Amino acid sequence: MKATFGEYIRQLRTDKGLTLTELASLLKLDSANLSKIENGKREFDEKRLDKLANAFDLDFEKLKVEYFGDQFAKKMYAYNCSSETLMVAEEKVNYLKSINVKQAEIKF
Amino acid sequence: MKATFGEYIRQLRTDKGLTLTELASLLKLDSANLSKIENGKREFDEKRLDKLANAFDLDFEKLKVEYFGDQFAKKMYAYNCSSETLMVAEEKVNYLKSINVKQAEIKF
DNA sequence: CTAAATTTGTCATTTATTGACAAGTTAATA
DNA sequence: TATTAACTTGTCAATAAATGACAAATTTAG
Repeated sequence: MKATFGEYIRQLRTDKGLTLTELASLLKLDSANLSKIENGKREFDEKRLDKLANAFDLDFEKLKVEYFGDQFAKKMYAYNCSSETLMVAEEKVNYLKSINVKQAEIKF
Repeated sequence: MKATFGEYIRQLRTDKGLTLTELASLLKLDSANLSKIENGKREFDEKRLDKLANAFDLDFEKLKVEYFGDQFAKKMYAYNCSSETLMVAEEKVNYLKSINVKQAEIKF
């Protein structure tokens, strides 16, 4: 899966023969805004990931990989970050786990 | 370098024998807020990365690696993302490069 | 004890994100 | 080509998040 998250949603939606309006309704969002999301002109809101998973019966862990992978990629692309950034990120995740940082409330 | 970005700044600052007030002044920010940043209670603002690089004569590319690596790690930790997220991110960066997506204005 | 350094709490302001809707374009088809 | 559903784009008020600022602790070093 190399597509952006917007392209990914569009693929899921059209594969299932849904219109923007239909999917937007499932996601509790305006069809015009869903269009922007699919076209990369708005971000998909974290808090709707669960609805998206339900709509297409997706594995939630895999969906998170797509979603956050997309976010990271956009940042890196926008700021021209070397791919070393990702290795450092991995180290730092392990570091955070090792010190068991108190963290913001998990949203899902 | 495994520390959080806040710890990293504190290390740089104390190594150079600067007080919070002194560094805060260089970064054009309140010392109380810098304290919070070092202690992971606030985010360091992207727009001050250049000032930080200047203050400590750091390589800007490496600083970005630290900064964004830290951001990604925090997200992954907070949302319990599998490390596959990072591989997907890499694929997606390459995808974005390949399609030469029009992007938000680069801030530095 | 004192003074400097640091931390914590709060809050108004600023900035960014979102929801909503109107108006426009495109695509399919009768 | 007229009609209609689907989609896109633009705008803006409302909401939410980030930031700056400052006062009031607390900690640290001498």
